[in-house]
Amino acid sequence: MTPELRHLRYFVAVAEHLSFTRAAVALRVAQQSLSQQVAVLERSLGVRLLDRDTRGTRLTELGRLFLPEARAVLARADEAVATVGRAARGEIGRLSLAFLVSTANYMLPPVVRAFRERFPEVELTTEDVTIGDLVTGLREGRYDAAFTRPPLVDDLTTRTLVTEPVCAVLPTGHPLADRAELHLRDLAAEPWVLTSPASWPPWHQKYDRDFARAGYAPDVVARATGVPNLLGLVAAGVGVSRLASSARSLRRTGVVFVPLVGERAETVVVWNPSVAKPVLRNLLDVVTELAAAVDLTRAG
Amino acid sequence: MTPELRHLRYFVAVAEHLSFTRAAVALRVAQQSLSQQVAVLERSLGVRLLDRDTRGTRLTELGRLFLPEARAVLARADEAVATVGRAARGEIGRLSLAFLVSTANYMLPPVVRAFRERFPEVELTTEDVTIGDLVTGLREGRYDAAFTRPPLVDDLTTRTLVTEPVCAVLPTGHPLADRAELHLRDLAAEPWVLTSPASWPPWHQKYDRDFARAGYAPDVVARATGVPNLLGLVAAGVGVSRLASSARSLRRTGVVFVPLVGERAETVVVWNPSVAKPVLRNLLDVVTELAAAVDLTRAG
DNA sequence: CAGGGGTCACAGTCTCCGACTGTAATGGCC
DNA sequence: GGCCATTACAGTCGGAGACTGTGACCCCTG
Repeated sequence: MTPELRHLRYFVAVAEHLSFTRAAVALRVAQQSLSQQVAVLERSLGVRLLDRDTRGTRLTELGRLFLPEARAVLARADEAVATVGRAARGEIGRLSLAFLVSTANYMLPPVVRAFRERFPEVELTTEDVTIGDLVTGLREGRYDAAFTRPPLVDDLTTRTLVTEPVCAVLPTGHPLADRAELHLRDLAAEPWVLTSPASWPPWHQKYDRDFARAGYAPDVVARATGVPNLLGLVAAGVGVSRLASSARSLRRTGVVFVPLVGERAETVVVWNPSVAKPVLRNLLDVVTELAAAVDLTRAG
Repeated sequence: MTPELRHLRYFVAVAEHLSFTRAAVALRVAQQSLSQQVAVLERSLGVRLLDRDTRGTRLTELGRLFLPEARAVLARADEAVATVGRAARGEIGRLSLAFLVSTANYMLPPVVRAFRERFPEVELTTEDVTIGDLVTGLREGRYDAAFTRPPLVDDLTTRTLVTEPVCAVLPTGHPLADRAELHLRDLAAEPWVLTSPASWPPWHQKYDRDFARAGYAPDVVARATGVPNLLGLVAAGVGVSRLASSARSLRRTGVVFVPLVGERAETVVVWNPSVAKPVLRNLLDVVTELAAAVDLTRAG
């Protein structure tokens, strides 16, 4: 029979008190039970650990050697329990985050900074991804959470972190460029530059609805992949576009951002609700707090 | 309640087989008992380690993290048991040896070499001591064993390792120096150089008996402390002496060693019989073997 | 020197934990 | 639908580990 942790605890207690009687009191068991269990330990090791007689108890040579061993085993066991406890509270572990390329610019730094400050021992990995990779990555468990723009899909849960104005994006010198604000219908006659609808149909269905509500279908003269490219095309005077105002930080020259009345863009954190990971809960807490405390669209 | 090693063993088995049923077979317990004990472990940790349903068992995120922890605890426990086992077999531990200064010269190197070869992990300390320190050191447990010359005392156990001739020690050019052998009575008229009787009475009582048997009391003209000094006095022509032949190695010039017929000197290993230390048994085995195999008086 | 307080060990009893058996619920596959 | 997996639930049993009571022994003290 191989010893159990109880036997080691008992032995350590006796070794520390150098008395079965006092150790038994400390362990809240009867002295006789303690004697018995230590004897079991000694028999299972095939070794005498304690010299006991009527005037007390002393460690044998082997007992002196085994004491630190027993302590080490107990300490390792405590550590294992503590580790799993901390993991259960989400204080350690791995967290994989995905950022939509167009939100990474302003979301990643504050999010990562805030989370690492609160949970420095969580191994954090981040990736900039396209919307397609983001959704499949969340579904397949490759990412624990992601930051992106709605609308998304029903099987993933989202929480809105930021809402910001949507702006018309015009080339510098455009006739409407000095307006304080615009309506979407003001741009009915303009040539448009938009992203490719293949990237994420739900977005483009929303755009289509917006344009339909404004009473026209835009004359799309160019398609860009990625916001920087799109801004480049606008700066080149190819056409106008519409973007969340936080995109302003991606290009400072050649384009003008004019708020579109009544249009808002959201940035959300999204996760797979079937994954119940403690670290994830902590991330959600941190980013929710963070979004309430600071204006993330300006934090990049 | 804090987990026992059994719980960890059970969990590791299930995690390795990814099946309660198969793990139960391997552990030679019923599946139901195994399920119950793993559930106890999970409850005591406050954490779900395994996802189980009708089509099998998989580790949870936390289970995956706890598995190496559990393995580490079990490994540490095994190591502790193995360590005390090796200590019980005398393969590890500490061994403190004392050598009488006059025997250290030829005994220490072969003894230490042989022992370290057989038991390289025993921490060996050696000390050259006078006979008085040697005896009290053994009695007080400061040394585990010592190498010296008899006679000693009843409360210490001795085992003879080497017997060798006793020689008359004469200055070079002494009239008797070219004899092949001598009897003690041949030296009745000589001036004698001996060690101080205060060093260890039992020795000098034996000397006195030897001289009495030879029919005279020696004319002691000088007392030396330590064999090298004694040899120096003989070389200086102060007188003659008698020493074990192994003392030859301490001085090569100015003295001549002539065997004394019928006189033998012993070198013994001595230990405290009330100390039952596994390393000590191994030492005794090694030196007994060693003494049987080689002539230790020439090994220095 | 006797008595009290301390040590640990032995013997007997009891309780509860961890094992067992038997059964149920469920899912995948032919 | 029946068969073969899986794990879970319920009830029973045996033994390990707890307890109490007692004894032997040592040391100190009055």
